[in-house]
Amino acid sequence: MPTAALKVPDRDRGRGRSVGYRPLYRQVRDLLVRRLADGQWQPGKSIPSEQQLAHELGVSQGTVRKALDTMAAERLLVRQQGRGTFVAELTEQHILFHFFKLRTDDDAQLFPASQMIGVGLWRADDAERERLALGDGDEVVRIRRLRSLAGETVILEDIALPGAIFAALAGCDLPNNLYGCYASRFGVTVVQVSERLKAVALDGARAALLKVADATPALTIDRVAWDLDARPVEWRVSYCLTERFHYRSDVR
Amino acid sequence: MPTAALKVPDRDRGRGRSVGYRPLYRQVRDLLVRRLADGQWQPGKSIPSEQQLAHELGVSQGTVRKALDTMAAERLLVRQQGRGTFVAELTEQHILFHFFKLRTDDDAQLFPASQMIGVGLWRADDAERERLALGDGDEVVRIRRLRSLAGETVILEDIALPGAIFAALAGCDLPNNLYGCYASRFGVTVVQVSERLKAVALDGARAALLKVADATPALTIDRVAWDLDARPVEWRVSYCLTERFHYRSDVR
DNA sequence: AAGTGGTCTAGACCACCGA
DNA sequence: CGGTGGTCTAGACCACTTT
Repeated sequence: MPTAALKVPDRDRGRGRSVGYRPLYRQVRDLLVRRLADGQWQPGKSIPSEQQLAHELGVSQGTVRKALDTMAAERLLVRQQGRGTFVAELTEQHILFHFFKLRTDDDAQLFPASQMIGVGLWRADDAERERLALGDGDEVVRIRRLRSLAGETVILEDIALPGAIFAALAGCDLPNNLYGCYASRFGVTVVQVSERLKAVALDGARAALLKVADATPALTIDRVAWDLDARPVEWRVSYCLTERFHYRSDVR
Repeated sequence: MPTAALKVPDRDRGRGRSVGYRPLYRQVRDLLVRRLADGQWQPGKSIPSEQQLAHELGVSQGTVRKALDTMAAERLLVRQQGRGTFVAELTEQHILFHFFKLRTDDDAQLFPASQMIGVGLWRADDAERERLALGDGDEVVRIRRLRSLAGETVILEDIALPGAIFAALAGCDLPNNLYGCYASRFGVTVVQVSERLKAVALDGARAALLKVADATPALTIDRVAWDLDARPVEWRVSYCLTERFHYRSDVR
C-alpha cells in the first residue's frame, strides 16, 4: 500500500489556524492536480475509484468526491457514471468546443484546416518576453500559418512558444491540433486562455497573405495560454476575416 | 407552516422510472428558481436558511444545500458564510464584471457613460422578430445611444426590446444600467447572453455618429439576452472603436 | 452566545455500465 | 452480476458574522 500522504492527526489537517486554512478536500484536490501535472496520470486514462483514493489517502469517500467534483468542474477530469473517472483529453473535438470560437454565420462549428507558412527558433523580442514571462536572451519558436474554414482561407496566425520547452518543434511537421501536440509530445496541458479582441485594418503584408485588399477590416484575437502549473506556454495572434464567420461568446 | 410541496411518498419522488428521472435536489432547485422568477424572493434580499427550507420542503439539509450550491454556481444566489444566502443583484458592478467585456488596453475595467440618441415604440422588423421570438405585428422598443469610456466616445448601441414587456420604457428617461432597470421596473432578470463578434467597416451614418472617418474598422457585438424563464428579452448591436480598448474573453 | 453557511464523516440506496 | 459514480440522509464539528 502506498504511503498515506494525508494521514495526519485529525486536528492538524486544517492547520488548526484561521489564516492559511485549506479544507481537506482542497488539499486532496491539489495533491491530485500534482499527479496530473507530473504526468503520473495520463490523458484519456482512468484514475483509481473514489473508494481506492479515499483508502489510500486516509480520508472519507465524500471528501475525495468533492475534490474530484471540483476537478471535473475545472474540466481536468471527466466522470462517467458506471464507468469511472478519466483524465480529460485535449482532442480536436474538445478544442473545437472550448478554445476555438469561430463559427459560420448559421452557427455551424467546423474544424479549421491549417497551411504552414513558416516555423523557426529565434531570439524573443520584447513583446514575446513580456507575454511569455521570458528572460533576456531567451528563445522562442515562431510559427506562422494560414487556416481555412469551409474551404475559405480566413485566418492568419502568428504563434510564439517558449524555446526552453518547445525547441524540438522548430524542425518538424506540425499537426493541425497544436494543443493536443503540446500535451502528447511535451506534457504541457493548456487549461486556460485569455483573449483580447480588436477590429483592425489589415496591413499590406497580412492582407496579401489572406488575398484580400489592403486595409480590409479583420478581427484580431490576441491570446495567451497557460498550462496546469499556470505557466504561460503560448502567445498567439490570429487575424480573422469575419465576412461569413463570427466569434461566439456565451456568458453564463 | 407552508404546505410541504415536496412531501410525497419516498419512492415517488424520483418518479421511480428511469426515463424523466429528476434528482430530488434538482426538483428543489427548480422550485426555488420558480420563486425567483415569480418575484417571491427579491434581488438583494436574504432567503430562508438551509434548515428552514429543509424543514419546509420535507427534505434533508444536505439536499437543500446541493440545490442552493447549484444556484450559486449559476450566479442566481450569493452565499455568505455566517450571514446567509441572498438573491443576486444586477448591480452596475455585477454587470461590469460579467456582461460588459470592454477594457482599456492596460486592463482597467471602467464604467461606460451613456448618451441617449433616441427611444421609441415601433413595429418589429424581420430581424427583430427572429431574434426576440416575436409574432407578426408585434412591437419593439428601440433605443439608440452612444457610450464613452475614459471620456472617449467609442460605442454606438442599437437596442431592441419586446414591446409587450417594455412598452413603458419608450416615453421616459433611461438609466445607464439597463439590466438593473429591467429587473427593478419590469421584474425581468437577465441571466444569459450570447454574443457574435465581427470586424466591419463602419458605414457613413454610423461613422458620423462616432465622429470617425467613413469605413473605419469597428468591432460589432451582436448580443441576445435571455431571462430566468429563457425568454429572449433584448437584442443589442454595439459598434465599438477598439483603437485603445479591447474585448476581453477568458476561457476556463 | 446564537445562527449562518462550510466541511467531514458514515452509511444506505439508486442509476448506469460492462462482463 | 459486481463495480462505478450519483443521490440522499443524519449528525458532528468548524469558520464566520452578528447580537
